[in-house]
Amino acid sequence: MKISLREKRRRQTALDIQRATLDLAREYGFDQVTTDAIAERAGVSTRTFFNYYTNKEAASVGHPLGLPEEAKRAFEAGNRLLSEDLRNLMAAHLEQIEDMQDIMQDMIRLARDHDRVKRLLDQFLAGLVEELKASLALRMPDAPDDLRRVLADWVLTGLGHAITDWVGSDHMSLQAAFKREWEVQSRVAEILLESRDG
Amino acid sequence: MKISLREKRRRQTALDIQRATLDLAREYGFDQVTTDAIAERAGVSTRTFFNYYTNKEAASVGHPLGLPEEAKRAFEAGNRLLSEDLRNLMAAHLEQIEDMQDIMQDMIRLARDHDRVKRLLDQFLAGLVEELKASLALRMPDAPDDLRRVLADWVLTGLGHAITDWVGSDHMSLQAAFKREWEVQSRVAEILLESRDG
DNA sequence: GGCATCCATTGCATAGTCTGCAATTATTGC
DNA sequence: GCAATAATTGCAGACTATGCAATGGATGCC
Repeated sequence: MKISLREKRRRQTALDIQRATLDLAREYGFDQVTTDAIAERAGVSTRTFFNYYTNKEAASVGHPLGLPEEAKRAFEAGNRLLSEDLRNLMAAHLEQIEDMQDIMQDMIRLARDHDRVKRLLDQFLAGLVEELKASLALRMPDAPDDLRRVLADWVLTGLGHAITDWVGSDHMSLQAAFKREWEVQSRVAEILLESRDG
Repeated sequence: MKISLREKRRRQTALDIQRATLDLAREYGFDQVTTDAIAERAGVSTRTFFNYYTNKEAASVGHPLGLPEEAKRAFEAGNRLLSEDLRNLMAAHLEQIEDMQDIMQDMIRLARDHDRVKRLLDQFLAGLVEELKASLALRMPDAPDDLRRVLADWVLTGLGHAITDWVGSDHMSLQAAFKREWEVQSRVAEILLESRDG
């Protein structure tokens, strides 16, 4: 309940602007789109556009969702198998994303052609890694730093692949894509273990 | 261009509230719906609800569109056959309404069961009649008052029927419904003339 | 090079909107 | 007639959006 009505409206406007940006970029090409045009399409003044985003690139990426707080806390306090709790945490995160396939699609497509957009996305992903590392630090305080780092990396790389698969095909749910990715990674893990054992 | 960004947003909010009202009424029945619930569904505070509408009934009817100013002026200055110019004026008005079939549907259904809503709708229709009378007064200043009154009545009764037909069946366009109604009325007019002649 | 133009970006003052709260007034079921 | 619930309204303050004007960068043309 911490999202006030104002915050809610704020998010909506931010989304409207992002949507406008992506739509115009798709229609005319990112470089042809002016901030004025975006503002107009979104139904706000140019000034307001800049109240929300520092530039077109930022607008096209929007304000991506972090890990859901609630699930994060559950994870940090969790006591089941680590991999299981991790899967739950990620599932909660995926759920948030699930109904933005169209936006994701445009965003990723855009990132392919525009480094500055791609960089923003990468930065955001890096932020998620940090977030997960922080949670892992609480969940397994005694584990060495680099283990947590690799683990967080591992999971979020999976997320990235899953999202890419998902936006590429409309018959697969994000959850399914992630599950598949997770399985692939698990198999890799097994192989690594075999070689260690052998 | 007279609609500022603020005015635009205002209209959107007014629409959101109306939509919320109609949706909730459909889901739970008009009488079970509280203003609080409407405000929450619409994403505004209760106070804001009352900034837009004086009560539930008003919210469910919204701020219906009057005759489009531009077309009205064209009509007033028109010099073709009166019936022709009238049809054009109405066509312009219908065009405005065309893409609100869902709202209309809920509104009319609601009006069937709720006198206070029905009264508002009737009042609104009466307002349209006045508007048209005023335009007719400019278009044909020399015609007697009661002739203009009957004419305006005649046209807007037709509009009412057309809208009812339209919301009742989704395969017919509003324009088509009005055309059909217009033809029926024309036939009636012919019959009246015949009897006069005979 | 230098100028004109278009667009991005920012600061600032102001107008306008939304909200929380509390008080007042119906309405309704019992 | 009395609670309880819902509808309304006033008000002051918090917050947001906007217009405008200024600055700076980039581009393209003479």
